[in-house]
Amino acid sequence: MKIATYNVNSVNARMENLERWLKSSMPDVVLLQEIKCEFNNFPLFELQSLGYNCAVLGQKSYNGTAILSKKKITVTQENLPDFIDNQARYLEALTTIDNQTIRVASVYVPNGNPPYNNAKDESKFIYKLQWMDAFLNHVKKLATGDEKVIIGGDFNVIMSESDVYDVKPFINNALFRREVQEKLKQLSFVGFYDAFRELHPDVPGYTFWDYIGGAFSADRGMRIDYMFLSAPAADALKSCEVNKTPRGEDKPSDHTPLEINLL
DNA sequence: ATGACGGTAGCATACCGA
Repeated sequence: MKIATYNVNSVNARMENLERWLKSSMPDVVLLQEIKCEFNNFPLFELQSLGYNCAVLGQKSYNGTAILSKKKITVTQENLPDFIDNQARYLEALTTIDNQTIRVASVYVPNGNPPYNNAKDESKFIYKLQWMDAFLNHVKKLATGDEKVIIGGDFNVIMSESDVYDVKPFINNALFRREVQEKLKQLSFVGFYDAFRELHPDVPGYTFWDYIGGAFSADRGMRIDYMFLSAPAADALKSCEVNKTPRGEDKPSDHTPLEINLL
């Protein structure tokens, strides 16, 4: 089975791009982030006609996550438990592909900039840290047991120097601060595996290139989209690839899909 | 510190992103 995560930067602005990718890549399950619309503006019929059931956690203008599946979707969690949040960033569900039930989560971690800036407002960075704490508290409960769990999305964290084209512009950036790197590393301490790094220890694996300054053609990218797998899912991992094609097309998202195949 | 791009809301320009 094939599962993908894709930050589309507005699902309605991206429909042509998204449809082209779905038809060529044919994932069974898709985790979307930054759909930037409420449920009643979500392109439900278009995606249903492409063969997908849809679960949507929408929000006007900003954020918003969704899960698409060729099979029935049972939502298990909307937003993080024990955390008051007015931003739509976490959606979790069960779906059964090839007679295997998997638990999937579509995750959009806050950007967090600006970080500590002397007297300037640091509330966005604090929100990011608190959000990640609530996220870790929840997902650590999902790592135990024999369930195949796939937690994918835009984590807005550059884990190490090899995950970005140049560290210098990011030294004090909220994506590269030690605090957020250490929080994301805790996912591995509770039993989740970074699918891309398991199979490609020495490949950059960028998933995002800024719109500005020809970053994509110059490959000035960063790896900030991830798929984290529970041990049973990691045992079934066959492949994990960044699909760069959608990023090179007209009117692209600034992110591109990350795709895995499980046995 | 700002802007470069691009999206949304809504109608001029502000906010957000990474």
